[in-house]
Amino acid sequence: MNLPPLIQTFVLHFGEMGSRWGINRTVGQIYALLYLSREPLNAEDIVERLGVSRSNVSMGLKELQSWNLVRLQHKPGDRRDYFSTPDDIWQIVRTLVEERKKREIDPTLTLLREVLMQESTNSEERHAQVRMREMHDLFELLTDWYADMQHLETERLVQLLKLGTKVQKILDVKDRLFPTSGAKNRRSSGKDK
Amino acid sequence: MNLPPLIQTFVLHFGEMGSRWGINRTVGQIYALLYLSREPLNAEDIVERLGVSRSNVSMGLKELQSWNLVRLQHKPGDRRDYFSTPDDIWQIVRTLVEERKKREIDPTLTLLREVLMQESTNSEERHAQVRMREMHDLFELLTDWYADMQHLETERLVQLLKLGTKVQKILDVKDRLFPTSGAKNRRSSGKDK
DNA sequence: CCGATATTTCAGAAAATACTGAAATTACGG
DNA sequence: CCGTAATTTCAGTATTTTCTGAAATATCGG
Repeated sequence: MNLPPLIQTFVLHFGEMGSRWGINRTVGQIYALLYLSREPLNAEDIVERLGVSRSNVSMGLKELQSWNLVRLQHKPGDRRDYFSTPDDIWQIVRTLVEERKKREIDPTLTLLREVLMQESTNSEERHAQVRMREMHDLFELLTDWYADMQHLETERLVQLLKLGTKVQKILDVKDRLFPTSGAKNRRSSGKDK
Repeated sequence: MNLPPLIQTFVLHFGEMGSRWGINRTVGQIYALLYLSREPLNAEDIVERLGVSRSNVSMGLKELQSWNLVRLQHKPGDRRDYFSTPDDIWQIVRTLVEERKKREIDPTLTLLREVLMQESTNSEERHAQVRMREMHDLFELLTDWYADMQHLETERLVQLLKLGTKVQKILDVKDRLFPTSGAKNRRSSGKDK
């Protein structure tokens, strides 16, 4: 591995971290390298810097492309493929969340819906269905919220995050001033279990 | 594997899903089984239902305990260990987020802080540090927001989630009514890059 | 303390995953 | 088209992870 120490530290960390996600070490390292790099890199650059085989890099890049985490581009008069990550880190977050949702939440929601359609035949299954219903409703709440947030422009999203739970206080005030408005969502939850 | 079909479907799905997280198939299956089960199960119960070895279950349970995802309890006059998941699914979410933060975000934040302390020796490293700074600030924003949310009681948390971006609209109104209040957080971001 | 039961540890087997080098395919300039 | 450069595929190997059975350890009632 042929990298300035500061960059190497980060790349190695991301490689290890990769295992805790579903991605392998090399993919994590390639991503870290691209994330830190000022200009786009081609496969051969990556081979040199990480010291892994050309084919491994090829597979890693394919994986990252399937996650939409890297952008492919070309330089004039050079027919090699160059890769980079978005400059805007919030774009990266959005992609990451979107892809994980697609791979982990959506299939599970589908399965839950299917299983919840079935007729249970005994009380054990009936209880299981209750639990699955709870999970289903949770996932649905979270994905609805996410869909909402997804539409927000970054500036506003950051505002909201910085506000944190102060929002809550503002809503309390609002509720006291206009007790009826918004009640459909904010007060009907007494029996939400 | 010896389970009612409806439960088996869910357990198998969770087993596969486990791989996309950092946990292995058996751990995923054990967790799914406990989650659906009406009453706590002991290790032998799990062995019978999943058809895996006793030692595998032992390791799986240890793993789940290290994640704080299962609770160990005892029945009077029975010295076997019984395991269950919390009844409250929101408690499960909180634990999950907390543990993942502990394992993934916190170590990365630590590393980023360390690397950001170092003096960079050339422009490549300098650019890398800018990128790491962006990631650091992002993680910090998210963990601060999370710390805030963590304190909220579930009822209120759900209210906020259901509200989604409608919050935004309320804030707009508030801003128009009291243009100065809260401006520190909500208006200073023009140069946030 | 003893014996019975429960749990954990651990070395090795089995399975899954990652990685490589070589060959095949693709893409492009001339 | 042809030749060259770039990329992908893939079969085999290496590595890592998971899983098992057996042995070791712990726990408890008597």
